[in-house]
Amino acid sequence: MAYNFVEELRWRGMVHDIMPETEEMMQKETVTGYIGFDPTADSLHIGSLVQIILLMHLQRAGHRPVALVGGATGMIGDPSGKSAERNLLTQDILEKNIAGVKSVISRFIDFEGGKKKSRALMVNNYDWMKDFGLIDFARDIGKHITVNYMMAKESVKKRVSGEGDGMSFTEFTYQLFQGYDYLHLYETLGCKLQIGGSDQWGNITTGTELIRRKARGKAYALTTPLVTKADGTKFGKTESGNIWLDAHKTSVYQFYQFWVTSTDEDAANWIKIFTFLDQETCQSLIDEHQKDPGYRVLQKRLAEEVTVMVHGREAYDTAVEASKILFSKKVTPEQWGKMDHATLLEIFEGVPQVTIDRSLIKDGVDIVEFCNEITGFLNSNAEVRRALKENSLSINKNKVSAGKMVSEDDVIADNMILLQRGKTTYFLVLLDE
RNA sequence: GGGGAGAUACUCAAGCGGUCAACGAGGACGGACUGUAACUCCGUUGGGCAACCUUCGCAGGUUCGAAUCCUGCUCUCCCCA
Repeated sequence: MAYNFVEELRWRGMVHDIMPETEEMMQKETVTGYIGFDPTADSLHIGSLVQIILLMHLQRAGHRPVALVGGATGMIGDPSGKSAERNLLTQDILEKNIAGVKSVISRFIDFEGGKKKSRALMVNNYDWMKDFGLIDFARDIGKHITVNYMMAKESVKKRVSGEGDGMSFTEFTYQLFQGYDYLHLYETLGCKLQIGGSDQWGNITTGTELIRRKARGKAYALTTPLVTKADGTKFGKTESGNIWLDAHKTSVYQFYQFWVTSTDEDAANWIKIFTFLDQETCQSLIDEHQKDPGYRVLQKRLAEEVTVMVHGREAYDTAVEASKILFSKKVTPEQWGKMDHATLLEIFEGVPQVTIDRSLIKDGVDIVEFCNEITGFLNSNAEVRRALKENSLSINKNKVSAGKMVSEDDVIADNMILLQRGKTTYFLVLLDE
């Protein structure tokens, strides 16, 4: 083995629950392990990045990773961690989502080349579920698991006993479907390990139980803790929504910003989870950061590692460049004019922006109208006035006050006006002839 | 099937005929502080410059005047069978 997979995850704080003997088994042999991805959206967000990284670790440790896309299970809806019945996705949406999820995963894991033994596989459980009839399923699978066993699962117990709307038969059955996936992969690929988030433990153990009873085999399980934030809020969400792994949904600039603005505490945890830096490197970064927290080595390195991994070095450089221009006190907007205009545009690609007609500001226009009606930067006149009262509005990094008229004088670098609310909310206005 | 309770802004939650755009808390945003942190402190949080307009489950009604009273509807919860 290239390295001890379990040990590696352990120091990174990525092991929540693990079945006995898993580590020993993985030290002895090349293991095929799988992780399931729910096609609940047409792309994956950084929550799923943890699972992708696990597959990468698996491969690096010399094992064989299998990425399972839940084409079939996605039609049912996993009740784990949900307090209410889920809505079913339509066939078209599901298909679109599956394609999206697949393409994201394949950006990170090489399914083609690689050494034979650890070559990754991508499967879709719809392929083996679609022709599985109800009668056969009931006889071959249902017979091996008791309802009592299924009822004991946390995800079921919560919904059956407590308040809420109860649970449909459909969702109740979910664990059997996922359990069967595991059995199927065990039988066809010799898959002996399933990894997932901590909320998946129940579903995974239904699988190992099924394998034990039906195939008289032994299969293993490992779950990772939920990635948390120090302030207790949900990881991966910002005011503007999820952070996606797709540049069309979350620009590289915003992606980079997400990581670079993480708190000290979060960054120290996340650098272990989201990068492949070794233990000494992580520790020395943490130490270095503590010596001079103001420099934020930790956040910068974390943002670099993750952004480069997800979007590539070039896109990362651009995002850093944009951040430098926007946040560095050394670079004033007046200097932008000296920069190459096309480069400037490229740098600001990920910054929220709008293009307006140049004639609109020819005669000068009140700041209130400019920020609301003309550019849509803020949502109402009242909000602009509020911002003015709070002294939080800036044009080209200079605070403005009520009564300000926006005109040609405010244009920098030929056709740009940089609006700003507070310290971190930027908005770029481009003028069109 | 019978009986009871309730639906208020992003969330929780007051209000029960005028002084209510609606107490309070959380969140969010902003300011000071800083490191594009954390903590703390302060401010803002329907729209309109304003008169004023829209908002308290939905639709009507009573009243000079309703989130507050009446009628119907929809939905939710609890108890008994």
